[in-house]
Amino acid sequence: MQDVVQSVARTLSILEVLSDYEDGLGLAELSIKLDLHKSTVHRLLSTLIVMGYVEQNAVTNKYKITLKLFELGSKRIANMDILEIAKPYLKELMEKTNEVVHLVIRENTDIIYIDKVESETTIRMHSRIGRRSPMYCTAVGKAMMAWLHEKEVEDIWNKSDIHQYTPFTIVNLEDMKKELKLIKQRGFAMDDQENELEVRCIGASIFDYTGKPCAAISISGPITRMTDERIEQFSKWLIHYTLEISKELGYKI
Amino acid sequence: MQDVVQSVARTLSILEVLSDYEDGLGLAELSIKLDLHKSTVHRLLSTLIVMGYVEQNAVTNKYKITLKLFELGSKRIANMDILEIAKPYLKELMEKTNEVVHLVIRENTDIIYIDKVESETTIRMHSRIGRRSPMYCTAVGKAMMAWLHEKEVEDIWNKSDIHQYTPFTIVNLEDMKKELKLIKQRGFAMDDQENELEVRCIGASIFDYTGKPCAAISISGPITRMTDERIEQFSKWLIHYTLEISKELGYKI
DNA sequence: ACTTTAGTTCCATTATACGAAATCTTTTCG
DNA sequence: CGAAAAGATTTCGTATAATGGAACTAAAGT
Repeated sequence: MQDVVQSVARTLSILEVLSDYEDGLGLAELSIKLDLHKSTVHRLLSTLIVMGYVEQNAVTNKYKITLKLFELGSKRIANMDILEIAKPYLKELMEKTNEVVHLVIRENTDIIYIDKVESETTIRMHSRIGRRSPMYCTAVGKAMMAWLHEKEVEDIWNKSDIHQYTPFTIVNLEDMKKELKLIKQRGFAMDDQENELEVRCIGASIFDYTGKPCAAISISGPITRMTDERIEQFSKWLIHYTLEISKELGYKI
Repeated sequence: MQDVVQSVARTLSILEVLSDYEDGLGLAELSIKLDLHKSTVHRLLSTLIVMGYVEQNAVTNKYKITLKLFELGSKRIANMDILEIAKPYLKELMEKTNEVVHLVIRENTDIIYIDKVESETTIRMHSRIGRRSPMYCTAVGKAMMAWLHEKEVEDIWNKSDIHQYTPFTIVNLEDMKKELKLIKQRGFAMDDQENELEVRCIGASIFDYTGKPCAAISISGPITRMTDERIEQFSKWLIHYTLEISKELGYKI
């Protein structure tokens, strides 16, 4: 363990930094950001170019990542049954609610958005396929946590970087445990401005054939539209659809 | 140039191999496939694990890639206006035709599928978001090539690995030039089983504000459904919608 | 119980990655 | 316009850091 190859770690950092810059970065900028010598960065970039992960703009000299990362990354989720199975349900949910509907899967302490359906009329939400968020402050994350053993919940909590995103974020483990009990009881989770002000989401978990929560769906909207009455109605649909998807994945009862 | 850091190149190869195996690979398998010593592969994998790109299954010991690659890769296309702009048009095209509609962008000699809309009734196509294909044997690729200068077409051709996928694949540059002339004239391209037997696609290019072809849309279906009469109708819609999208991107006339 | 196969750790060796400096290129601005 | 600055690239001597053989451990197969 703890056996890290320097050049590789540095290269991955380069990719991570570059992925944030749509128009790419120059060599000098990059080496400052990473606190590495120019020649080192240059050499690593050359390698990335040869391997097809980065390209250099012939006129500005800026380096930016190619679509190869996207290509590789997509493979990982492409052969997930859940994507295909959930699609029609996501659409229906969106049509019924006229709000943004997300599909996420879990990876350790985080959730990753892997699909999204929004109506033309919807206000553009601050979400993105591929985005990673912590479980503890999202409706989908909490919805999945509610069905895990207490031990595992504590584990997630401890490994998470708990951050008070808004005044409503739950930052206390005991409060979270109470919240999870409530979620399990009523069948869905609510994120009431815990992640982002003015935004309310409800989420419910999807279960695989072993009964483990493996994904989740959420309905999100501005607090002005996500009223208690509408949530009352939405949650019923949400629970119904997530159960349907779980069944298609082989979940029994 | 030609300055490649060995360990980095090897690591990227590991990622590429791993991305093909949904359930991961064992250390031994990997080292055989890559023709590298076990300890070397192990060290590089440790680095990938520390950096969050790979995880090891605690029970099977198999290594597989995490969603981090997907996360990074998605960033690259997330802030492309084209995705948001094209979405409603893709939907409408699908609804009108009841066939699969794809959105692709170009990267050098290839096209990458970045969005896809299919109806519930559609036969599952052999396509995938994130997939890379050569330009010369796809409707979308040819549709974009038709608007490039001859010089650039030749360049793409020379850099491409021309392969006769089916008896209908165009493998001769002169034939391709004739084909491109025809495409430019009628405004859309057709892939008549050139990429995959039994499949017919039509594609048309989208242009950015500089007038360069920057993306393309295709309608694909089995040859039995993609009759000449339907293609006649589809192509009109396709040309109309791609022009609309181009306009939204700032394309004049 | 013995053999085989796979994964992990150790360590001596030197190939390999490093970074200082020099060079080349482009941009800035006095 | 020309000098200077900023940025990118290349070179090269040096030492570090990556390598791979070997030993060790664990599990699976016979």
